[in-house]
Amino acid sequence: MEEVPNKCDCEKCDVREMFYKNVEAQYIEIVCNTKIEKAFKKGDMIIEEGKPIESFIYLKSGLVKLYKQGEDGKGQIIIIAKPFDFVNLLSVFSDTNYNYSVTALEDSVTCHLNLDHIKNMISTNGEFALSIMKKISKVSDTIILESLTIRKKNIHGRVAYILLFFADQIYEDKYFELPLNRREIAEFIGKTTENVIRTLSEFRRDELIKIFGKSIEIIDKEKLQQVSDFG
Amino acid sequence: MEEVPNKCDCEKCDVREMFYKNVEAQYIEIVCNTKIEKAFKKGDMIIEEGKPIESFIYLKSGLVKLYKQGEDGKGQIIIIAKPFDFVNLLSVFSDTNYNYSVTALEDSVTCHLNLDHIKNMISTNGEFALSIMKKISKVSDTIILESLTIRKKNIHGRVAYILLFFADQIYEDKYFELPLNRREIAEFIGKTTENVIRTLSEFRRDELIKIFGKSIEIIDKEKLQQVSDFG
DNA sequence: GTCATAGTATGATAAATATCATAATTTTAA
DNA sequence: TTAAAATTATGATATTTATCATACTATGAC
Repeated sequence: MEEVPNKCDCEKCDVREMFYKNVEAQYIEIVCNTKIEKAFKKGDMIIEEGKPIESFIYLKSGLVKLYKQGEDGKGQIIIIAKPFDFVNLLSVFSDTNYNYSVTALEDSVTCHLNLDHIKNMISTNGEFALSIMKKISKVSDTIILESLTIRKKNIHGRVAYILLFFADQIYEDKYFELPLNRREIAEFIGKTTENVIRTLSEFRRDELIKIFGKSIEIIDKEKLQQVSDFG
Repeated sequence: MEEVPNKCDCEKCDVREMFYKNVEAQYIEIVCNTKIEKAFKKGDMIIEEGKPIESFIYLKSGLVKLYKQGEDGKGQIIIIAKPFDFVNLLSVFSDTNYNYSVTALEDSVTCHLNLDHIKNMISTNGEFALSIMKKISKVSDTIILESLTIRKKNIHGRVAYILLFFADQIYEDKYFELPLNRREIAEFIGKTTENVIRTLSEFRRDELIKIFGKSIEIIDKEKLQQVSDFG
């Protein structure tokens, strides 16, 4: 992991957008001058459960997983976060310590903003407060509703759902490299590794997808969508 | 359902507490003068999925369920909310329409505050904004983590968990009247009605609980806790 | 390169859970 | 009050999923 102090000069930064719309220039400068970027390699741990929450973190590039690790060795993936998602929005305002961990699924860069500055901006700038709230609310909503959606499905539906999730929402391509291994997919959808593998093999046999190790190509998207919807 | 316009003079109101700590007196008066209380009978629908979000609602007394109703007739209960919980906190700041329904499990009274006033207070009062955010964040956290906790368990663990949830968190008594029928318990824990009934019967047979219709008495709390923890 | 390790794969079997059937009991509505 | 409907209950069976066993394959360390 590599630290790079930096100005807020990134192109296409959603967060900067949110600041510029709502926050006075002098505040932006304070936040940006104390901003720290951190680069992580695939597999690196970004946040460890139990550690204190010290900054407001968003993902600048890459892909990360939020998860809980059980004592029994079995993990549970809560969400996959993509660029400009807030990585610790879940408990940053309600807790002092993390109750989940975050690990990089791909080489990733995170932006760390001073939490006191952000809190200060919220308490002095109502419009900013409202837009942060909207974002928190949206993130929580998404997690909760997605979890209900997945829970309704059987294993075929769940695996199809995850494949379409990566194809449509993350990579926007019918051909993509899975950022999770089979065990992690299992931890995401709440089924066993063996059955995830089996289901992928069935999808291949039924010519819904092609599999080359971690690379997936979706061949019959309609049918895969049906399996996701009705499975 | 019965509407009662009312001043904010309720004893023990957590929300009033939050206001008094953070908001100037003239704002409190504006909010309180436009506050509406609504009384619902057990079984009444309080919020219907799809309808526009028009006020900021909290539960003054009673008990309600938040749930999604599937087209297949199978519902999913998201949470049970108790007095002073915010009933629509989930999407009140991120959406214009409800994506879940709310129904009274017991005779209930809700307090409806004008949403624009609340938003106005947030944007003009940073401390209030921060305390609302803290609350939202906490509620979401709880829902997400509770859902992960339940998902790890088998049906015995889940039923034990729900029984202890009512005994400890809602009624604070080893003897209580279940506010849900067996189908609703099933919708809460994501199992079938028959298996919930069967599991309750097993708990009775094993003398962990006594059952008199909807009334439950927890006899062996230690053992029930073990089933919840390790099941 | 080769050895160890993790990940992928598949089959056989066991266990958990869902589904279907049916009956008793309770609640609701006429 | 009584009939209809919903809920609770239990058994039998089918289906789904997990577990266990065993290879095969890819990957990283030396």
